[in-house]
Amino acid sequence: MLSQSIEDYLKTIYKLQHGSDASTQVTTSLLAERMGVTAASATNMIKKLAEMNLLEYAPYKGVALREAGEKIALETIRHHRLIELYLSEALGYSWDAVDAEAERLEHAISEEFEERIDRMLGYPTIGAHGEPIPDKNGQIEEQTYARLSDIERGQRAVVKRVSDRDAAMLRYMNDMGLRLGTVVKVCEKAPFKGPLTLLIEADQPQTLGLEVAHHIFVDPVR
Amino acid sequence: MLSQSIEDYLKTIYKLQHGSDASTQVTTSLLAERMGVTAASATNMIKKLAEMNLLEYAPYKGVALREAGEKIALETIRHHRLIELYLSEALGYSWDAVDAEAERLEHAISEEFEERIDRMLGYPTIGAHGEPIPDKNGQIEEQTYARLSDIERGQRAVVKRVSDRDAAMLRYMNDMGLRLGTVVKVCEKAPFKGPLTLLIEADQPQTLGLEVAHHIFVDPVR
DNA sequence: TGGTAAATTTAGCCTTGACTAAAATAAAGT
DNA sequence: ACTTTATTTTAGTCAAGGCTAAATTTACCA
Repeated sequence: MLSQSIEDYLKTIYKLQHGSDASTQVTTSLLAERMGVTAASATNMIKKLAEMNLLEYAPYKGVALREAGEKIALETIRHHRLIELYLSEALGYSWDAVDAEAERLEHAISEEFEERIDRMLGYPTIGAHGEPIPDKNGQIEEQTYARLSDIERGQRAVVKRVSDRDAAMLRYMNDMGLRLGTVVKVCEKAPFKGPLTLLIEADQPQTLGLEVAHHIFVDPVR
Repeated sequence: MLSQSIEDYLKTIYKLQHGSDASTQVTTSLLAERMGVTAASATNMIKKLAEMNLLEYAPYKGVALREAGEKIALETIRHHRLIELYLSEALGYSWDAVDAEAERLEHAISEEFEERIDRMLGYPTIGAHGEPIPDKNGQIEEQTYARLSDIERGQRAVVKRVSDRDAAMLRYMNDMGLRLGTVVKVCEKAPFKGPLTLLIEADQPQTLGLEVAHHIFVDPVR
């Protein structure tokens, strides 16, 4: 059994390599920042993971997962996303509360638990925030969506995924009426990186800052 | 937040003080044996817990929980038993599988999780193996039942609680048809601490070793 | 191209919670 | 009461995974 810490590092590296904000090089400082540790601590762990053949390490350059490391990362991510969906569907958790809870539970559940909630949820492929859920074999279908902030004026789009990095932001989006599958229309886009005016379903138009719009992923309609 | 280890020690001490096999003195070696660590390790932790005012420590004599320590123990036990019941009721876990899973989950769940499963289960007071579940304030109603091994020949009794210490034993009891609430009748008791012959519900008579019968707690009928 | 700033690594330390081996204490029998 | 034995504690290690401070490497800019 691998430590919670190792699972977290591998998961974070995977997300940095493949996430919407994917970077060419996963650097020590980037990883450290995401993990909430100092760069020195990250270097230590990186060396350990390289030693275990879980990743490729080029000192001063960055890291990349090797196959074994990616496998573990995907298992961890699968746990996380299944748990999030379960909390949301079966226990009535709100959008913004599932991540923190899943963060701790993902390291504590057994394969049996994973299988039971997977079956109970009907073998889902999309998580609570629209993320793809890796299957039991570590297969994952990374999708690429447009950011709401990049949608043209007058265009309509379906909300497909939201970033789960900031609980307060999720709460804000939820309060605005945004859900997965919600259809939005961009009415206005203020110049100089200003806010956009949004029509959510048949509601009143609302303004939304670009920062938030940047974290909402959509599929343009027609 | 207290460490997982501390919660486990306190829980184990509580159970040694109040369990069916309650001992006057909770000694270092007894605690060490139950925790699966060496006596030296137990001494270390005991000193630390005494330092934190979570227990009373008389060197070479033993330990007893102080109020703050008991509170934490009961919270941990509450988590454990609620999770066990939830796994059993909501996820279809078998009698013998819930303990191991709960052992890890009990340290990972939030208050919100606790409350949600508590509500979902209808605020239960009896756990999956018949144990009392402490309430949110740490109130617990310890019951005292007879052991099946002490029941007289010809007497009938209702299974009220089983020991959850040994998963294999639980599986065995389950396979025999024993459940909480099952009515059994002691048909025979072989002499010299021999096995007893049992009639479970309206089934065929079966023999049961005293060791197992010792871990089944019952309420005699009439 | 050299010099400085930023990023990264190294070195050394800390805490937690285990361990073994040795020392100290308590208990029990003659 | 003294000795033997069992239990408990002390002393010293170890591995994980953090940290700070110092040294090193890389990168960029004049």
